[in-house]
Amino acid sequence: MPAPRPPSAEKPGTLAKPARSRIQQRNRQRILDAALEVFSNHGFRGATLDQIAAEAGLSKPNLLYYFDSKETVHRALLTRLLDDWLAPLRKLDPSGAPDVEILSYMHRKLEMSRAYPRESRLFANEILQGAPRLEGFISTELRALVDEKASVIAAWARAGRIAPIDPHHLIFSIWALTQHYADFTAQIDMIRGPGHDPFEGAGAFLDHLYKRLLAP
Amino acid sequence: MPAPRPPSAEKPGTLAKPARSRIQQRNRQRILDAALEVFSNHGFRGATLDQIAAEAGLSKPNLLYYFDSKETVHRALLTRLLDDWLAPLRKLDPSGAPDVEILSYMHRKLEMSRAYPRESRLFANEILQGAPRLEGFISTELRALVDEKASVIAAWARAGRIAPIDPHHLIFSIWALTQHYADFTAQIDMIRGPGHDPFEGAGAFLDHLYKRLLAP
DNA sequence: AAGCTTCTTGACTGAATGGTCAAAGTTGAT
DNA sequence: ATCAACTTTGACCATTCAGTCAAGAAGCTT
Repeated sequence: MPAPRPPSAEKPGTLAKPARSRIQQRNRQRILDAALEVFSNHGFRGATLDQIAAEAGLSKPNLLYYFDSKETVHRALLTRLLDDWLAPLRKLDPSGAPDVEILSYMHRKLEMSRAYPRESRLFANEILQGAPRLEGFISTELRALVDEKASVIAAWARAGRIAPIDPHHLIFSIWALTQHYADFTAQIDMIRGPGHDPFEGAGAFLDHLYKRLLAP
Repeated sequence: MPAPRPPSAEKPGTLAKPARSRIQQRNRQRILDAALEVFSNHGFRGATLDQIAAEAGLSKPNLLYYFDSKETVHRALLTRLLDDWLAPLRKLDPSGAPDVEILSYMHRKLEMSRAYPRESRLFANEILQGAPRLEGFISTELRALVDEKASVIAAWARAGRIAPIDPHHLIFSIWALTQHYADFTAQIDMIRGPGHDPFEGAGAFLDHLYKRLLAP
C-alpha cells in the first residue's frame, strides 16, 4: 500500500481524540498557533501554507501530513475557538443582579479581546468577508444564545431593573466596543503613538458608559 | 438626516494628469467601482484582477491600461476615500453646543456606514491587516484631526458642559459602534434573520446611549 | 538489533494570478 | 476620407501557491 494514512482529519462519529503521539500533539499545536498568527493577520486567502509552515518551523509537506488542506487547518482553528467565544455570554446569569451581570459580561469580553486579539481578528476577518465559514455557527448556536440572553435582558428592562433598551443592540454594542480594541489596534496605536497599551483606559471608559446606559 | 456627500469623484482643478477623454473617465470610474466591490469583500490579497476586470466589464489587459498594477488600483481607491472619511469629524464645531455636536458627529458617522458599507469594510480590511497602506494617513492627518477634536471635547468636559469622559475613548467608541453595523453586517443579519435592515433601531439606540453618556 | 510504524522532505504538478506585448480596432480632429 | 493618437485584446510569460508522491529518517516495541 502507498502512503500510510495521515491521521489528520477528525474522524466523524468516533472519539474526538484518538490517542496521539507526543510528536503529533506538539506539531498540531505548533501548526495551529502559526496558522492563528498568519490567518489573523492576512485573512484566509491572504495566508499561504508556506508562511504557516515556516512560522511553525515545519516544511509544507510536513504540515500537510497533519492537516489535509489549508481549509482544514482553518476549520480546526475556528472550531477550537467557537466554544471559548460563546463562554462569556453563556455566563450571563438570569438570576443575578442585572447591572452587575451585564457589566461583568462586558468586562469578560474586553478581557477576551485583550488576551486573545489574534482570535478576535481571525473572527473579524471571517465576518468581514461574509462569514462563509461561520454561517452554520452564527445562525444556529450563536443566534440561539443571543436570543436567549436578549430575552433575559428584555425581562430585566420590562421589570424596570435596568433602563429600557433594545437588548440586541445592547449586545451588539458590547461586541463592537470590546472587539474594536483588538481588531483596530493598528489604528489606535498610530493615533495614540507608540508606547501606549491600546487597552489603556478602555475598561474604565466602558464601565462608566454602561453604568450610565443601564441605570433605570 | 440628509445623505452625506458621495465619495469624491475626481479632483477637477489641478491635474497631475492631462485632460482625460470621456472613455477614460468612464472606464476609470467603472474600474474603481468594481474594485471597491471586490476589495471590500475579499481584502487586498484575496481580490484578483480578473474578478475586478469582470465586474467592471473589461478585459484584464484593458484594466491594466488604465491602472499600472493591482496596487495602483487599490491606492487610487483609498486616496479617493480618505477625505470623505475625515469629513464627519471635521465638521465637529468647537463653537456649537457640545451634546448636539457630538451627537451629530455620531449620526453622520452612522449614516456614512449605512450609505457606504463597502468603503467601511475596505477600511476595516486594511486596518485589520496592520494598516500597511494607511500608515501615513492615520499617523499624520487622522491623528492630528483626532487630537484637535479631542482637545475640544476635553475642554467641554472641563467646563462641565458634558460629563467628564476621556475624549479619545469617546471618539473610538463612536467609530466602533457606527462601523460595526457596516463591517459586521453579515453577523447581524444571521443573528436577526433575513428581512431585517441591519441598521434598524441602531440610530435610536446610539442616540439614547450617547445622550446618557454625555449628560453632565 | 530487527522490524514495523510514524515522521519528514526534496522534487514535482497543475492551476491561478499579476503583468507584458504587439497587433488590431476605434475615435476624432483636420 | 485620412491619419495619428487612443483603446482593446488574444496570446503569452514568470511566479506563486495548494497539494502530491515516493523515498528516506527517526521512533517504538519486542
